[in-house]
Amino acid sequence: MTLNNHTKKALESLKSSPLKTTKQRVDIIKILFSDGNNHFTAENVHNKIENLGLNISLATVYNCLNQLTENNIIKSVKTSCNKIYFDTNTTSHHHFFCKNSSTLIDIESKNIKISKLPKIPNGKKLDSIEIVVNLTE
Amino acid sequence: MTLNNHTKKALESLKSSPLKTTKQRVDIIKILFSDGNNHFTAENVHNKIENLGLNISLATVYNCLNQLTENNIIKSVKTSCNKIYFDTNTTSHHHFFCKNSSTLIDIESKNIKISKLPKIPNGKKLDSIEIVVNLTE
DNA sequence: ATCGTAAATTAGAATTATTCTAATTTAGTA
DNA sequence: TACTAAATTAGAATAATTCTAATTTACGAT
Repeated sequence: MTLNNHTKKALESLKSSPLKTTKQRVDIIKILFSDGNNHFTAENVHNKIENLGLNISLATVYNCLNQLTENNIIKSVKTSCNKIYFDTNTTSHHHFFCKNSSTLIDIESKNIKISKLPKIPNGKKLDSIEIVVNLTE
Repeated sequence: MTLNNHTKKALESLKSSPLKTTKQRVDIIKILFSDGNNHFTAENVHNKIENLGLNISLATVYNCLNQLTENNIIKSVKTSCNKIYFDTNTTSHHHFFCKNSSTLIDIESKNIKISKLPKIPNGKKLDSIEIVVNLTE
């Protein structure tokens, strides 16, 4: 089983992060990054684990995904369907969200542009802009 | 207790909707529209009800808010804090979301502009665009 | 190599927001 | 005023996620 570049990079990021390199984290990273798809819920990941005959508890899946997120190895996306999706694309980007199929599709930053932004309220500062383009079928 | 225009309009909308004009719905509309604030969770509304000495069950608050939303008397907004906020502003608009205080602030449509949008994936159609400008303090 | 310790994993309980259920009450029409 | 579909209610159920506390593991120091 040769690892693709995304997986290798993510495993290196894990190694250089403060997180310990546990079997579970390595397995989860392999699952996340070896797939063509970028977007996973914790349950998606847990299902893949079970299908592969691996044994990682759902709590660990959640812990792991949250810590990978905190360490910028993956990103999380909150959608209007009230589930957290984890995204292997850590670059700044936006999303299509198809309401019928509950699927996310990346929109690269260069393909969407905001030309006017309101004044930021006093005492606050800009953190990030999230654009979700909702689709129907 | 004289009602402001927003409240009067919302009560008229209720009357002309298919929904029955119940005491609970009228009370909830009064609470939503008489306040300067536009954004409420179901719990916010339920707390106000209790503080006013009224007695409306949380289930009714949820039912009512959902039905007012379905009938375009209010709108609902999903935020990254995993709670549904109900918004008395039914015009097309966007939001600031302050992560520290979990507060929403309206951004009027005219104050934000998208000048470039990616091609909509085949077989799907555009439903809506949601822009959230996340703030920190 | 082994030890010690902080970190990670685990199963299952807890939590949070919301929806559902089924019995009772009510609005508004006939 | 009675009838009936709709609304309300308390409390149970659900779904996604987090917490708890006991056990196990990674990995730097010995």
